Amino acid sequence: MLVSSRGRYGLRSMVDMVINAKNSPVPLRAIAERQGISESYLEQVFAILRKAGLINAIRGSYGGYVLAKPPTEITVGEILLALEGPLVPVDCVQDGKNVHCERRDICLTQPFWKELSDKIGEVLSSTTLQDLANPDHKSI
Amino acid sequence: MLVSSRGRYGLRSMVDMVINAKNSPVPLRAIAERQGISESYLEQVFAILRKAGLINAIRGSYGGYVLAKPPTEITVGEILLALEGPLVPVDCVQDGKNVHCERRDICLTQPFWKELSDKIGEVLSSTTLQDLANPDHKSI
DNA sequence: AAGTAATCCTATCGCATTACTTGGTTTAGA
DNA sequence: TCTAAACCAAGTAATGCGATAGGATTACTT
Repeated sequence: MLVSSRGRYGLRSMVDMVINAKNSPVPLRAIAERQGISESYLEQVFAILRKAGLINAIRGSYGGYVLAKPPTEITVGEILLALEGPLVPVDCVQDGKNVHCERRDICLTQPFWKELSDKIGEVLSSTTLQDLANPDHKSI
Repeated sequence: MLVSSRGRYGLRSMVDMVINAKNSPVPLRAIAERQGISESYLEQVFAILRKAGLINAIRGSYGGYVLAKPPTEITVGEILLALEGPLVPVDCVQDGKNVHCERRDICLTQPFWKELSDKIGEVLSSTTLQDLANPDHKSI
């Protein structure tokens, strides 16, 4: 039930970007150093975030990364979904995807997993990057 | 973020025991067949549950497993804790264990993980085996 | 034009875990 | 004594994780 380093690194790095972006792209090396994360591993994490449309890259000297949207419009759920996959405890409670469990009708544990999944989803979708970067202004 | 088969099998099997125990021990083979789970794998799952004190074994012919406590007093959290380890999204929000993260003081994501962890803990500790076995009588 | 600082890409690697299988030993009721 | 059950130990294929390595490409600055 643990979130992997990929998800934790990614979330911390995006908060770092909110705090350290001063109208200019933030280079990966600076993030890695501040956060104490292997730069080359973080590279792969950022590739995922970029392909998910959460950040944009600016190549070349004086380049770096910028958020693709304002931090008030990026939820923790979006970030973890990209890095960790669906945020549910078990496959069978994903809606949309036709995850077929032939026992769904008779499974007594499914409603429990659904309830847990919903509670997790609430927290993840109601917390934005802005909330994490400015804890005092948390809206909740 | 997914719960493994070990945890899902264990939870389903314990609910199965609540439903199918008629004042006599429930043999593993019967559970495995009803639930469609490999019997020899389930054996290992039950060894963990037994060592955790959640079930008792009765050896020999006409033996099987029984719950160690009434189903109203066994929470889903206890079962998953035994099978999956601590039920938190990241190590640093476990209380009790001195999980040392040298960044705890400056980590902006830690309060978020704590909030998520608390929400998960609420669901897990407030749902009992009885709730799952008799959905109509759910207390919540 | 050259230098440089950055992103980008692909491959590899050790390690741990998961979900299982195999092949037994021991226990206790009929 | 037969038998049905729990118990135990070892092995195994597949997967993913966290990280490393080595380069290719881009674009700004001098």
